[in-house]
Amino acid sequence: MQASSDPWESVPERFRERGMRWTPQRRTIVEVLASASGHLTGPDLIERCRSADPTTIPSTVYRTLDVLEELGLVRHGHSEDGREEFHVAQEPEHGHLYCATCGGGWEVGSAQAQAIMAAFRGIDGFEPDLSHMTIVGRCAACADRLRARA
Amino acid sequence: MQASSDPWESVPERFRERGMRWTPQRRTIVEVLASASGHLTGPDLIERCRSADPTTIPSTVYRTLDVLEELGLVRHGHSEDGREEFHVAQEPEHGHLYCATCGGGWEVGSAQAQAIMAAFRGIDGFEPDLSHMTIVGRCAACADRLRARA
DNA sequence: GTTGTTATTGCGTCACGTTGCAATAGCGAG
DNA sequence: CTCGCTATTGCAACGTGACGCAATAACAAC
Repeated sequence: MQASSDPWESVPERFRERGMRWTPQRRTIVEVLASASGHLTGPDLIERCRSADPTTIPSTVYRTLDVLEELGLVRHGHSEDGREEFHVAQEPEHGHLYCATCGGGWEVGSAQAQAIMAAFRGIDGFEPDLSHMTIVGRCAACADRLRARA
Repeated sequence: MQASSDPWESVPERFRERGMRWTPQRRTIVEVLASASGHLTGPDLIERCRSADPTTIPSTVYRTLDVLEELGLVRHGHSEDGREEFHVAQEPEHGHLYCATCGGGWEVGSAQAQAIMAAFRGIDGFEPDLSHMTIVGRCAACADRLRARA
């Protein structure tokens, strides 16, 4: 609702500036994304688009996501099983953790993400994109339980 | 060739101890794995099995990999695009990095992996399995180039 | 060596994404 | 408003994996 700071505001112009076309299909997808929060999987997004426009075609959705990613409006990552998930790029940098033992998943906030990125930079100056991949491992509770058994 | 330390040595017995069966198909797959090094993708493995036994069926390979993982003989991870890759579990703990800008990929050794794991433990005591996921980001050279342009 | 139990196999089918290609339809020019 | 160029779409086919199920074949017991 805040006109000037809405990142979706001038999307049609952003497309046309780059010689790309603004189509009804893209409008549907962008509207769905603008009203979504958190993470969306491909099938999630397709289903939501289909309820807005039943003629939605999956490959069009995936191709549109690619161009939205080029424009910096969404980012994709991979969940613990390798499947894709998308989030709007305006969310602050954060990471995704998944416990392989209890199946729980959660996010690490921006401050903690900075600490982890600093550790990576220590090796060869690598700058990780923590939002791209879900890190699999064990949460503290499950790790403790495993140690207690041993 | 060193009889006592070859982890593949007593695989048939390990299967039977758990009420599982030792089949020709599994033998083929285990032989291929025993002679492989580094990472294998599913299709890689299937192709190698097929050259040993042309009747190899993909679903049998994937199911066998699942049970070998349960037995702790292989581990699977996901490459930067989410596809699976397998490696023999005896390799030391290591991580996989991928530069989204130049497309390069490489591994981080055990010592560096320890440092990164320590950073993760700092948040909620999480213990990451670095070998499970390829970390995507930018290598030092590409990060520098990007900073120079800006 | 036979037999019975049941773990595995082979195969068909489905889900998630990607890609090639001909037909469609934005959009800038006149 | 019409035309033409070409970015996009819709569709079909493909690749990687997962899954259900009936038929097969390990393996233990006799």
